[in-house]
Amino acid sequence: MENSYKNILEKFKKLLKKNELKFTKQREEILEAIYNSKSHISSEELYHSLQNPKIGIATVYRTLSLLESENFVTTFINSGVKQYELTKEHHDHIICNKCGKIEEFLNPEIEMLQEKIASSFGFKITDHSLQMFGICKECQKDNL
Amino acid sequence: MENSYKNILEKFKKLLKKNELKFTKQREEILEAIYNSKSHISSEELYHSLQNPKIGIATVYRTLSLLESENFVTTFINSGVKQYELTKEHHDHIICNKCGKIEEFLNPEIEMLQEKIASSFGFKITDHSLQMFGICKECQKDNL
DNA sequence: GTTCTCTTTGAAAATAGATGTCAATTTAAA
DNA sequence: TTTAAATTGACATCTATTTTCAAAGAGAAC
Ligand SMILES: [Mn+2]
Ligand SMILES: [Mn+2]
Ligand SMILES: [Zn+2]
Ligand SMILES: [Zn+2]
Repeated sequence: MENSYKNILEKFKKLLKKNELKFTKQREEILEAIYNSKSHISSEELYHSLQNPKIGIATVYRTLSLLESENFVTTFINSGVKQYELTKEHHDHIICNKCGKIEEFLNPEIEMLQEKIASSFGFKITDHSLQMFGICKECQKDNL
Repeated sequence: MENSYKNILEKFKKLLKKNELKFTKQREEILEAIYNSKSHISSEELYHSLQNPKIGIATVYRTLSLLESENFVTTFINSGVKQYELTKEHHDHIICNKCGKIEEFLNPEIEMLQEKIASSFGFKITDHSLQMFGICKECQKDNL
């Protein structure tokens, strides 16, 4: 199943049907906006990127919450602001404190070590959140 | 240097001197409250734990910010709420979604892998944040 | 296509956590 | 003690998000 917008839209419609929710132009446009962002986007940014300026911020939050609860989008928090992206394979983030650039990575060793640690405490892990903060290559040059 | 309150208080007084700040009963009481909490505490919880009810929430925030900027306390964010603790060796947290219990751990392998990942991206890491979420041993029993 | 009911929406108010403002109070150096 | 500068508490403000509710819209049943 490729990730064309058409496929995403179909999945979204199925999700709505499953939850006995209605397909509205607002919901579609919000989905489209998150698809088009092609990266990490906050609710506020998403709101401002909408073509139809009549769509309310509350509808944006409502739709994003729905998508998140259905695991259609995945989030993480950067300086107190939730960042959304279409759900794909699990990964973590490394963030530049200067320019805001975000790189993604997945390290199976870290993932395994986490499981090991959790079970050593008797915890059943449902989730984790790992972010690294620093200065990216470009911003290191810029500095002096 | 042991971690008795007396020692903590002396360190705090030195910190104030160094920054040309004044020693006030409010600042002392907030320090005492965080010391007494003996674990992770939010600003709101700390505020309500104060003996002197006249101390304002703004003073709590101001004092905590000062302590944090001086690396006297360390924080992490749990469900959007900053948690404070007296600074000790670096560690990460594993949090129970049911009862809120927080366990601490330090895994040198994970720490090293993070450095490795960062440098593979050309990043200079200043900080990281790792939390695992799940259900603790006790809460697993409680469930059925 | 029309009807009709239930859902969804946008605007505005409310909330939570945190920060800014400022006149009154307090600290501590002189 | 005097005094200038720092600190405080009350309150306003801010940001991100959620709630409220009357009006508009979706879509199943006709
Ligand atoms: Mn990502
Ligand atoms: Mn801790
Ligand atoms: Zn950068
Ligand atoms: Zn628990």
